Amino acid sequence: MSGSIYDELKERGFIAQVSDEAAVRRKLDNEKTTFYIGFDSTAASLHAGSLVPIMAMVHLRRAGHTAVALTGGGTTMVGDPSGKSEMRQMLEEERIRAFGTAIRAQLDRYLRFDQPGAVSLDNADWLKPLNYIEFLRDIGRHFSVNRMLAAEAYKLRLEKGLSFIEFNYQLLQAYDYLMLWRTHKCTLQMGGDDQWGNILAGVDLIRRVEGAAVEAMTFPLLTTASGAKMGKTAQGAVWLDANLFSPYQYFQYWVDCDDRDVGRFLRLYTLLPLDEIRRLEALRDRDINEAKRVLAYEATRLTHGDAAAEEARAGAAAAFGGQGGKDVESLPTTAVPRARLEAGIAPAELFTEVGLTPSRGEAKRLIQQGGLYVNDGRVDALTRLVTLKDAGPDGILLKAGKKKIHRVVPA
RNA sequence: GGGCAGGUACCAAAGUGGUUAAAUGGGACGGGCUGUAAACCCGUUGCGGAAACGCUUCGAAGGUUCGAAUCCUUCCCUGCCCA
Repeated sequence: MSGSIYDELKERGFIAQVSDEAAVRRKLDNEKTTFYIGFDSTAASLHAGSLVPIMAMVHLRRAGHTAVALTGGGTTMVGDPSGKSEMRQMLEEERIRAFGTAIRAQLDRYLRFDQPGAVSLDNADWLKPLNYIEFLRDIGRHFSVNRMLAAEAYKLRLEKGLSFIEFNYQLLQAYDYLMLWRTHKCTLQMGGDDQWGNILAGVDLIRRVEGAAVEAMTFPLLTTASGAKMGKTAQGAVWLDANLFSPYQYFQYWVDCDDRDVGRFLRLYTLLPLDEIRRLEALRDRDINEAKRVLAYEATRLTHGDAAAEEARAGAAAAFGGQGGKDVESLPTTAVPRARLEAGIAPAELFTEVGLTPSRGEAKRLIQQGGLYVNDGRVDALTRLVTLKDAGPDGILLKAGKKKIHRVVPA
């Protein structure tokens, strides 16, 4: 490697826009820099869409820079309208605080705030005590409404409606940057490309108020090759919290990615050396599944740890690799009372109970379409009861479609 | 505050008293083909029921009617124009 962290980030696909490429390159390659990324406190967990900023922090931290992870206890009270088609629902302060705590705990797994080089802050600490009049006079006067209205990020909202509270968001985010510059000598803010306007507002503000030059960098907003937003599935978000989205599901999310995305994802979501990635992404046809498994394993390891990644990999092998032997232990499992199995359980009931189907109606529909399986045998009738006889040494394997699998053991 | 236009299922969007669980498109899901891929083809897409059928749904609450997503009243919300 060239040894340039900037080039590495660039080659891995982390960089969408930079305020001043030469300045940022110099800063990151030659100086110890403190940089920050903000995370909204809008949910109890981050999802895969936040992985790019997280990974960027991990890379820069490893290169010796100091990462400030800022949770938005204050800004989330206001809500960012950038690029959004409508106003987000207002959250209660208490929930925002709880979300922030959960998110900080999640970030801690990647950043280890107890070690040097990573700091966790919440902007509620300085935004909430603000005095309105003072804020308007000190900060508000530096913002041109004309220019804000011209911004691309608000275009949509100028047609569908933009409330005053949201219009203030940019000022608050700019103020965050100013505060971090003052208190932590933070000179680089990063964020999703939809944050470009907000970040530049901060750069501008610091120049006007402090006469200092600070920088901005954004990450590309990723969509999968088929156009879906990164980290979203039809069922919902790909949460980083194991209770909301299990390591097994998480592993499968990565394995299921489009062929065209494998190289890009390996670069962004794993710490594997670029040489290794080039080898993996060169694989073709069925061999590319090998690259997908590596991607899934590495990504799962970063988010859920080595043990969970091993288990998820073993579970996947059991589900898709023919007879998996002991590995079926790793599959999602539900215990069902022996007596109920002796009596026999209607498949629609059982599949719904273990969560493979959302309702009995849906389960019946799938049966009629040949989409439910018991021990790899297709359920051909609604009346085909699942009984104790179906249980082998590993219990009973239920499948909905080819990919969703669940194990039932008698208890 | 005044005028106008709207709020329908995951999304978009028809429907303006019964034949509407609600057209159509997208998405999603299942099957086929494959490589746990893409593309393509077929099918499904409120809940319960083996079925007959029943139940819940069209911003909210009331009302008219044998019968309401459709008519009336009040309320909530959104956009545009005027102030």
